[in-house]
Amino acid sequence: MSYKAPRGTTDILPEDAKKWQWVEETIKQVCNKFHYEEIRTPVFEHTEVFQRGVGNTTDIVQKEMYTFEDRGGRSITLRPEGTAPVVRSFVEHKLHGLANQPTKLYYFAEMFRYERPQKGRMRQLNQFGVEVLGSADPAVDAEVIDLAMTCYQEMGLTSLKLVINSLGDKESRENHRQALIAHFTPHKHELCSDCQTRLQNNPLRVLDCKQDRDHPAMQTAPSILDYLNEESEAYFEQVKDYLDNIGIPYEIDKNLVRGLDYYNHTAFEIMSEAEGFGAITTLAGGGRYNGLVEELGGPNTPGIGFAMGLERLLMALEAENQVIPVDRSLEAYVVAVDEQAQKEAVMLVSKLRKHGVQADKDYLGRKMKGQFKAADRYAAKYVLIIGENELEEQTITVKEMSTGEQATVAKDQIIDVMKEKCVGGREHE
RNA sequence: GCGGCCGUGGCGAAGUGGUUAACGCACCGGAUUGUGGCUCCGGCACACGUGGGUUCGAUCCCCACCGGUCGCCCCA
Repeated sequence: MSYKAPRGTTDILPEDAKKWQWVEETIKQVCNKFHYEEIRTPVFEHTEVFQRGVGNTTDIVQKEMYTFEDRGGRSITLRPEGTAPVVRSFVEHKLHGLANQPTKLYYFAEMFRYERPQKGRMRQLNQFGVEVLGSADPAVDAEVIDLAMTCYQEMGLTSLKLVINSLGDKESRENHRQALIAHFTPHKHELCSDCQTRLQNNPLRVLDCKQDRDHPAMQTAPSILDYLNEESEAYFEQVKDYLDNIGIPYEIDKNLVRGLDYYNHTAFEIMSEAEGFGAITTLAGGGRYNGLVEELGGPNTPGIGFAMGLERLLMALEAENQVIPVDRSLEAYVVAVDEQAQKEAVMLVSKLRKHGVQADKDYLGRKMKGQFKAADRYAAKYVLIIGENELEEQTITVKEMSTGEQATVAKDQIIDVMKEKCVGGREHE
């Protein structure tokens, strides 16, 4: 074996691709019900979109981006997340000027992050995400969370936990930031090296350090929730009220800060609590980002969104033993006995397909028995047999595989008969 | 970036410092000269991750690298 897919990437083979199709279909239906529209942005962007959008102090920008120079000397980055590109597109095309506001968007996109792969973490990963731009109504925060939870529920997941927090507005964050610096600075030399630099660049992120989790200063650290100003406090209360009203249970985690710089006010994560899920339990994460549109050159526009990892979603379905409905059957398999019959078979499958019947035949010169074995493996519902007798009498023998029953059909009626059995049957489902 | 475990045919999986490296599944064919799922028989298979080293000899021992996997950091 000479070539392999690069580290952290994987091929989705036909059997799994069917599961992906089902997941995407299910989610799209939810989006449609919530009245969100799809947006597609390029796989790569100017590096600066992420530096400015995601934030230079974040892990994503500092060590995870696939950045390269193109032949024109531009710095290009494979998108590591979806929000910054969508906002860039929103600004570039002045979607804020459209009549229908807020702008409610969703996307399916592959993301790229240079990390060491492990269970639930790939270098190329697939996310479904949602962004709502142009409304600062806390009801939108609840709607977006509702949408995410609905997707999971539609697919049958139950072992989920929704965790929310508020990061407050700019003023609240700044006050909290000062308090954090004042609180941790006396203990600076006791913290891990990462936290020592975090304390300077982004003290908020000291809070979710796993290494220093048990440090006494961590337990007594000032909580953002104690530094929310009146407005931020009220906003958070309203979000919680809306969640209560639409019946979505949640937990508050005052240490939930999220890794991206653009968040403010509502932050949330949805985690799997299924047994044997793996060490990484976050299925989806998101939050409000009221300053991001402006940061990327647009008008002052509030926004909120989330992204869910689709690989992790599939993992969660497996961990909860959710069976994904996948139809592997084939409607019609044409068996032909000899060379002349094979010519007839080629014409027959073509005609069947044009009339809406799913059809296939042998292409490996297998004997009759082998062709039947193949039909069986494909879970064919019907086998259409073209043998010497049939050729002579201008008929086709139709065998129903589940019962073994056979019937002889005149050649010029076979299409009608099969349409009735297959196409008609589908419409009645 | 750091650490644990792992690397034999398409898949699964034995095995040994020394002749042709088991076996199972899958696949193809035959028993059944036009009919599947069972059984029996036969066949097929580009396999010891790569490169060094130890050795008379290495799939096996040592080292490095690559890859996989799980975990740490962080995140979807």
